[in-house]
Amino acid sequence: MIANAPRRQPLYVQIKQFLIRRVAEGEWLEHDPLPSEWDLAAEMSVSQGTVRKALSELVVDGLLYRQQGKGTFVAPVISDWGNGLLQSPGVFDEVPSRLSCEFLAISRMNASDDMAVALQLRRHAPMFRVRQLWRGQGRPVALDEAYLPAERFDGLEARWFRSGSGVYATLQQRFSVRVLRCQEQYRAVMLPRDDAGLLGLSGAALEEPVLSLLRLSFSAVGERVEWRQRYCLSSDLALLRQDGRCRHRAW
Amino acid sequence: MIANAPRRQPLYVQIKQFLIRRVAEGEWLEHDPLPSEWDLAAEMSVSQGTVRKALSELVVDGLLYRQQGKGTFVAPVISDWGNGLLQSPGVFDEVPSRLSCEFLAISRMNASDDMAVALQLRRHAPMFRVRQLWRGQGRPVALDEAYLPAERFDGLEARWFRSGSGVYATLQQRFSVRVLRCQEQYRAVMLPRDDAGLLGLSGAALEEPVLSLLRLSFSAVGERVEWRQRYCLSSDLALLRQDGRCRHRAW
DNA sequence: AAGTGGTCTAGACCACCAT
DNA sequence: TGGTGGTCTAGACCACTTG
Repeated sequence: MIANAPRRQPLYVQIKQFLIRRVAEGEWLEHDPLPSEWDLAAEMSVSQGTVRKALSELVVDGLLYRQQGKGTFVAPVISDWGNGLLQSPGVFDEVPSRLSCEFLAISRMNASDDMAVALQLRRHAPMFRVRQLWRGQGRPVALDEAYLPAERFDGLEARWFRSGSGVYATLQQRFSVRVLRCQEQYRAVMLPRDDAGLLGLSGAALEEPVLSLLRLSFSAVGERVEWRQRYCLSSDLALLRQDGRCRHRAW
Repeated sequence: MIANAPRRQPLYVQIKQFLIRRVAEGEWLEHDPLPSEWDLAAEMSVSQGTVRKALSELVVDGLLYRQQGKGTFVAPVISDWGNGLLQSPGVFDEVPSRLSCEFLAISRMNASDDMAVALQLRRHAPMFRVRQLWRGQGRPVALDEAYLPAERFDGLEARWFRSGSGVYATLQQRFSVRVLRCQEQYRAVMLPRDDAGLLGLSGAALEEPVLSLLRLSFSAVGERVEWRQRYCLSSDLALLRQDGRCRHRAW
């Protein structure tokens, strides 16, 4: 394909990186078809089987999807909500309720120590803070604070979010950064009083525990791009997650 | 391979099912080597590439692991704790602390409505309840209640757990049932008073919120085999999860 | 009918591990 | 040195979609 010299990486990995870069740079947009396996193979002077292996892994990674007989397409950017579903506790087969996301405000601040370590920034590095409110059937269910490194995402503007685009969609669109993978921490806490109002809590409801979610987001090339804190009302709701293994339908 | 007649499933899927059955039945134990790709291919009269595809997917599914130059081996049963790690909140690269699991008791009861629906049992179906206490550095951190269908796991004995075996290890060993996949729900709740004592909570600590985890476990053949409820102290601890996508190290 | 992805085969060579 | 898994190729055929 490209590097015939001391080849450190297998061909199909080089192809993956090549395709990741082209998707990130916007050569193909969401739901656009990629060239066929044979065209890509000819273009890169490798066999169709090698292209196939690269494409298959990019499907598992969440960058592409394929449809037999039709083609290979760029997958949509993941939602700011993430892969977890909001459901009634104890019920596993419920259709999750639709959530809407309302942009609140953007501000500047400095990274906390944990934030700086997780994002591999220096102490007190400048950050953007993007606040969003999630509603289900009109009622507030979660409050998000997404923190982005200000130097990495220089020039970020609030109006990009007012149009309803989420953080991940904006990073893809404006900075060619695609979030593919996250680490999340879950905790049960009491909601800080300052945030209670935004979630519509007052009086006795302040005594209600909330689910605290901490998220570290990685781009398609492994860069750490976002730290997010979410407070999620969960007495009468539960966050559903699938085990990571066994994503293929095996039989 | 086997079925030449109206072939509904691809060959490699049939091979997967065949191998899953042989592993479940105990033909090979944990860390035992399977025959080589070529031997399996000859045995089943298929090509080595087809066997490879089946084996690769079983690695992703968590049933096998492979080591270049050495062979393909049966993966150990997953831990009762699950794939989540217990860490300090805000810290993502921390080495998780070791957890020990203490068996408390086993009892019989009837399925709750949610339980019966999730496990696809009839209402009030008889169940075993297995209680376990998790400790980290000696201090209680989580309380587990695992519910198993009594009719499916007839003859289950408490002494199987006293030896320190977890629920999943026991299911594999005694019933040839291998748990590979779970769905989990997270919620923040106040700990029921009855359980507070077991977690060493009293007085003001009773006002502490706990992380409630609800888990539905699936066997390798897709059977719903366990419902589990966990109360997890999480003010000074957080449960870490990886996003399901991108488990391969891509570069 | 033409084009796409999905399966299956056969063979070559490489990288790693054991002996 | 021989055995293992890992990569890569070339070609065949099937299943599905679109025109």
